[in-house]
Parts: sequence; C-alpha cells; structure tokens
Amino acid sequence: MDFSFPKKERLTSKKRFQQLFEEGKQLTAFPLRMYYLPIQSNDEPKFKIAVVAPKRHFKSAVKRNRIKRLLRESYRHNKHRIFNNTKGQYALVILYLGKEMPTFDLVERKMHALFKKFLKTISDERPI
RNA sequence: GGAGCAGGCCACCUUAUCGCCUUGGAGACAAUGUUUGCAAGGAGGAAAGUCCGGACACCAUAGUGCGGCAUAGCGGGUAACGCCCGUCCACCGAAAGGUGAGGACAAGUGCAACAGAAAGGAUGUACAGUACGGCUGUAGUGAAAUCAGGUAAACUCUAUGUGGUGAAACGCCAUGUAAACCGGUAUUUAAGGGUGGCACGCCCGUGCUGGAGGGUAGGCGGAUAGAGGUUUUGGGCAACCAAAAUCCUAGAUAAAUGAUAGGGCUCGACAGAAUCCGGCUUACGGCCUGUUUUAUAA
Repeated sequence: MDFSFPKKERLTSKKRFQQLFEEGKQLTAFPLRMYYLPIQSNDEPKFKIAVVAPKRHFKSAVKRNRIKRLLRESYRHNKHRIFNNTKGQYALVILYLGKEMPTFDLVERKMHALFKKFLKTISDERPI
C-alpha cells in the first residue's frame, strides 16, 4: 500500500482554497470537518488535500503545527481507503474544530468516520 | 546546611517501521522538468514581542529652512545604536553587589504643602551697629529668606542624530488586446491640482521618437558564506581588535524537520525559522562555578 504523501497531493493554490470554502460541500465528524469539491485536471493526482488548525482556537504556533502534523499523518495512513473506492478528482480541506489538543488515537478514529461518511455521500451523489 | 549576589552551560537520549523538505551525484522517460533508488544535511535560546540600531531595495512626495521626534556625567568599543565595557558621582543593601531621564535654573516663563510678617516686583518685629540710606548684623519660621536660592521624569535652552516606505520591497520571465505605461528629446511654466505639520522647491502639460506597459496573488531571482563559528597567538583593566589555522551550519512558500511502537534516565519547562545581521525586553525547566553573610541546631 502507498503511504507516501508527496507535494503534488497537496492543495497549494490560494485560488482553489477560496473556491473550496465558497462552493465546496462539507461533512463533519467532530472535531474534524471536511470541505470537498470535484475538480477537473489532467496532470494532477486524484486528491489534493490541505489541513487547517485555526489560529482562533490555538494561539501557539507549536500547537497548530502539532495538530496539522497529526492530521496529515492520519490522512497519510488512511488515504488508501478513499483512493481505491472513488472515481474522479477532488480537492479537500480538513479542518480541526476542537479547542483541546487531540491525541493521535482520537484523530485516527475520527478520520475513519469521516472517510466512511465521505464515501457514502459520494456514491449517493453519483446516480449511475 | 540556611538566606542571598554574580556568571557560565544544556535544552531528554536511543532502536525499528512508515513519511516530509533541501542539496549532491547515478539510472529511466524525455529535453532541463518528471520519476526510481542512494548519500549528506534539516528550528531557538529566546526562532517570540516588533521596542531600538544597521545592511539591502525602491521612491524629488527623496532637496532647503523651520517645526517635530530621539538621546544626554566622562572616556572607550562597534557597521551602527537608546547596546556593551571602564570609571566618577548619587541612591539602595549588613555584605557580595545592584540601580541611574546623572547636560544647563549665570536667557526667559512657571511652580513650591506645613510653618512663617514675607516664598521671588521681598523686607515686618525686637535688639545692636551706623558712612543716617530699609544701610549692616543677630534673633525667629522653614528644605530654602536675595544668595549667581530650589525645581528641567515643568515649559524651555544647549549639543548630537534624524526623509519615507519595507522582501506582499525590488528585478526578471511567461500568458496576452487598444488609448492610458516607461525612457529620450524639444518647448512652455498660464490656470488649476498633487505633495509626511508649514514655507520654498519639486511633480502633473504638449509635440516628435523609441520601447513595450495595466490587470493576474503563475514561475524564477532577491534567499541564505555571513559585520559567520571554533581554536591558537599577540594587543587591551575590559568591551573588543589584529593575525594564522580550520569548519560550512535550515532555506520552506496553505509553509518541511514528523508519527507510531519498544527500551533507558535525573521523567523533559517556555516554545516553531519566513530577507539577513547587532542589541534590548518578555516567557521558561535544569545543572555547574565563584562569591557574601549567618549558624554549630541535625
């Protein structure tokens, strides 16, 4: 299984970010929230993703870094779950809504739940 | 040992697995990019606050004068400083030691509780002296009573310094339509306008000519080898300076340096580079050295 997380799979365009928050749909598995939006691009990978820890809740840069690392790590371990079961390309943002520092275990469990929801919603949206 | 004072050092370690960023050289695709595996490197003492000082870049809204602002014993260090070192003085402390808006009241203006006749255009009372002039001395209140009085973290004056903006600066490339955009040159300074608080000045015009511009948060440069670190020698009380040898030590851009599992110990605080340096300030765990004082209680 591919556990890598190269730069190409990251969401880096500011334009995309704006678009995602304005037009994207959201799913929540507290304390995680996902924004997603289908995209069309030939030379880009299946998913482009970014993680966010708001400054509002965590003033310390060290804590924000820690949360983002946990989220990235969790995504990296679990991305095969959505890679292998979807068609089309998506841009994703995963937001941490909580106000307390999470443990890795909690983030893992919530990430599973979030992906499950995501897969279900995607297949419902796609009448074949 | 207790209570202080000064200075220095460290910033959990380690193994495995899975990952991230940069650089180097190798292979493949193929044209300077993608990809595969390899090697090396990968946050701080404060990276923080953005409070001072510079480097660098751009802008006549950049110049000149006034104003404003900053600094303030004396001497030295430095690229520079409001920083650092030495030293005098004042204050705090039993001491080690610490603190410091420490220039000028002999330019002008203002202010001064209580006490006191009177507090800044002085001169009342008593006594004594007398050149008989509120002229001299003493007493009395007060921190201070005519003395070149005190006070400038009072206005003020003196000396020195000071343009503004800030890497989202700035330069280049790509995409792409016309005038507006920029440079050169000729000519005119009339009205009006712009301009960091004011004045002067400066800029804005038109013709010709050459180049290509606006908008875009695409890419590259700026951008990491530097007022650099370490050691030795020499100079200096010191801050620091000079010479030689040696080392290369993050460079991201929605932003890398991590996650999990095991082991160990003294059980890990504050905290994450963003153009780069020198300081200051604030947050904070631990260890060591020197030194002052106290005590013989365990």
